Amino acid sequence: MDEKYFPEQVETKWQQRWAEMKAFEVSPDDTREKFYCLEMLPYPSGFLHMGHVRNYSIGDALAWFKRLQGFNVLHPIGWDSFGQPAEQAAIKRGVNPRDWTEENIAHMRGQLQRLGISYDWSREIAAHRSDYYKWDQWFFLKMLERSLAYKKVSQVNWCPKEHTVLSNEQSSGGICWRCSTPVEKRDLEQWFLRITDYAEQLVADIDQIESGWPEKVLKRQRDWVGRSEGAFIDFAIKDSDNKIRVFTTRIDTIFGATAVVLSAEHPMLEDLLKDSALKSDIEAFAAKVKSQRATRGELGDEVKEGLNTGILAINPFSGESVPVWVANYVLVEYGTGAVMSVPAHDERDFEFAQKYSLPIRQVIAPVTHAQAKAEPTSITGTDQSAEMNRAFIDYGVLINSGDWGGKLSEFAIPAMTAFAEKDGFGEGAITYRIRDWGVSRQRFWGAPVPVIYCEKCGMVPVPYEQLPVLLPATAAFTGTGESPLAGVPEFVNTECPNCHGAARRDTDTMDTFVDSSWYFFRYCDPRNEDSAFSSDIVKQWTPVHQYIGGDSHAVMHLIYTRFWTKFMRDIGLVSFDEPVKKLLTQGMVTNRVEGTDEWKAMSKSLGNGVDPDEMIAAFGADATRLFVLFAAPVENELRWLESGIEGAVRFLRRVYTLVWKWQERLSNPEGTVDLSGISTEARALRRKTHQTIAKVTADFEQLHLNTSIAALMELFNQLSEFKADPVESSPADVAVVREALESLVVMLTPFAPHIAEEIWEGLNHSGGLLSGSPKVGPRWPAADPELARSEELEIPVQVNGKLRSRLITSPDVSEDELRSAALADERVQALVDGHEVVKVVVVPKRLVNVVIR
RNA sequence: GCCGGAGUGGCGAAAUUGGUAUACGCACCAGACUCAAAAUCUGGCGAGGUCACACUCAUGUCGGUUCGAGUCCGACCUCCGGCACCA
Repeated sequence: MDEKYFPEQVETKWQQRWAEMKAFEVSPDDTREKFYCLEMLPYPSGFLHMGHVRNYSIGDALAWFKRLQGFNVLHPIGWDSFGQPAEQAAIKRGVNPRDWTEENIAHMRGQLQRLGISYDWSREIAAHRSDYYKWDQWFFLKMLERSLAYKKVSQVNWCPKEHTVLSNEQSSGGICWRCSTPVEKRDLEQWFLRITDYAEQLVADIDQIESGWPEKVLKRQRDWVGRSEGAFIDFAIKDSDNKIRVFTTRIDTIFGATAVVLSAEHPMLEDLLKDSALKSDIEAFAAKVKSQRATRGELGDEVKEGLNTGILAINPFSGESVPVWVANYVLVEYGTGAVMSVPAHDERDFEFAQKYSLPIRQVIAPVTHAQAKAEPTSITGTDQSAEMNRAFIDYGVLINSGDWGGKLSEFAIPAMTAFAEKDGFGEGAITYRIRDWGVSRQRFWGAPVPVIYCEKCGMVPVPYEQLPVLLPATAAFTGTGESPLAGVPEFVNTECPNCHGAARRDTDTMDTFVDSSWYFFRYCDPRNEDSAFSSDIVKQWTPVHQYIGGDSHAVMHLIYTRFWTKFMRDIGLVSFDEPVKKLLTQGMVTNRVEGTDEWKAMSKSLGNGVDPDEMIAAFGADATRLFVLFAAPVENELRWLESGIEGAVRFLRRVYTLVWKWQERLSNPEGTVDLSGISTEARALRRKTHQTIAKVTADFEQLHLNTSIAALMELFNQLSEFKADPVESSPADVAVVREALESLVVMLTPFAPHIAEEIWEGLNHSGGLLSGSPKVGPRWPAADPELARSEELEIPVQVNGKLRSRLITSPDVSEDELRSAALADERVQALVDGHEVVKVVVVPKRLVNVVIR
């Protein structure tokens, strides 16, 4: 330890030492309780940004905390290294995607090491290496075996700017998730993964993670799966054997159905219209709707349009004939692609009915809570159809509904569904918004789909023993949207595994979200050559105890990885339903956009980025990390302020200087010291020490890192005010200082590990480095509640709820004593004088409130 | 439009089950050291009021419950985020 604190020196020294001693490498054979601390793996864009720094600083703090508590902590990192930017660089600048990626990884690995994040580097993985993507292909084949992977011609979301297919998740809102270009629809033959088979579980199993995941993430997941309970109802076509099936969640409104509306792309349309005079008109309309859908940007701002087909359908409940319409507002891909139109009780149907003068018939009347309670089975409502100027969409009581009139919606829905089932014209049904996951990409830089096409044998999966299907070294990057692999004959042309005749490989690659769906299982057993991982090893660390990342992955990655885990469970690889017990979504790091008052996420295009390397050079990794964690609660937005980071350096320097002052005196242990007779001040410092240990330990469990750091600062402030001289002090005072200082240093380690190690060593702990603590046992201090207990309490005294005085009392003062002490108080007496004391509220150990009149 | 979340000093923020509002830090002000500055150290710092106390007012607004409300309830305002024809 030098006299002055030079962050760069200290940090370089410890980073080297950690690397030499492989300080953070762990083994599954170490039988201490295991803890899996995981941060979302980065895309190797080339440069770490402040969002990464925040993400990894949070994770590292937790990893250190658990490590110091004696856990066997798995804390790995890797690279989500397949994907578009590498290929864009190839197209634009002619570089090889693999070289580009490897260079970026090398640079970013250096940055992470300069930040001093305590990763087990022996477990580093990268998605673009064949020892990894081999297992992507293996999983794909397993899904294929179980018909969970399948191929179909489909209208896909196509980004015209990036020339690629996007999944539903990636084209949410009709725009490309990466470049915000409006997506188009194209017909292509694509591979899909049957995530819809797991839709129910993806909703139901939320129960298992509810307590550990942020509510907003769960909500988005529920919305994404979009589970909806209702019924299918068949409307028979008049003078025909055909029937149209609709889906509704409001069977109770069926007597108000004044039309049946089909999507313009409904598959039955052609058959229904074959004898119709309107056939060509309707086909023209359907074509128009289709092209509208193909080019639309924003959904929802489209005007509703429709056409009456002239066909009549029969309402199975009322027997009434209603017209069949075709319209642009009915989605073909949801439910049955057809709806019953109930203008009085659905906003969209109302708008449509108004435009085309369809009848609006009220069949649900509002009820008051009191009415509903008093006679839940027969209530009379009033028909106000004529006056309706908007749809009434709430539950209520049925009117104009034949025998069902007088029933409340909540009772009518199950009863009417049962009736439909009994009479064979319908059934209860659950629909989901989630669609199967399209994984084909017409891209080079991804894992090749392990499938071969043979003229004789058709589609043949690549045999497991032939994996991996290696990505060729390079290809022609045209950027046209054709699969680049199709232009590599030595890749495409192959032999049929079945008949050994000439055959061709699938030239698409997989969505990179496949790579990230299971990567954290691979960390447990990263060099396994015979399987994706050993289940025995994986079960020792998983499910992940704490996952940390941005909430931009609230639906895509986190839905896919939950799906993948359930699949792995079904093929016997893991034995649980959910991969992640606790999830933390950290807030964004923002900076002022120059010349404005706006705070926005740091980005190159806005020019408001801050380079982590510059911060490390100027202030040190410890101060940078400390500031990032101190400045705001982890889930809040973090506004970057350079003056704040200077405050962090100041704090670290003060701690360092104080230790330097005491170093010599503390370097020799004072042996057993009798602490019974120590000064009031020394007792207060001990108390603060133990209160701080309790506070920081509890805060860590909630990841309230900002308040932990504040508590450490408070302890430091009290420690530096402690009037004891390093040379003259009694052994007892020295022992108290030692306890405070050593606790402080250990608890500082998760936030500023380099300086903590340096100080720890300076305190003559050469034999027990903090980073070596897994080998020497837990180091985290334990709070003694007896020592943390206050010796005296300051009790506020209120008169009529307003603070008027304070009493200093012993902690075990009785209620009666408190009451009389409060009433005897000079200032209280002055206020009470001339008034009647109505009552005295005494909250033991907290306060007294004297109520006067 | 619908669904969430949040409004506390100049700023980032604290505040067990309702119980001393503003911890900790930043910025700012004053002082010490210095020829001077930086750094460092000491003190101050919600608003009004006072020589100083006292006192009054303050957690988006208005109302309610309570001995007591940042915290609970009702209505409203503002900001942020998500979804957006899902029947």
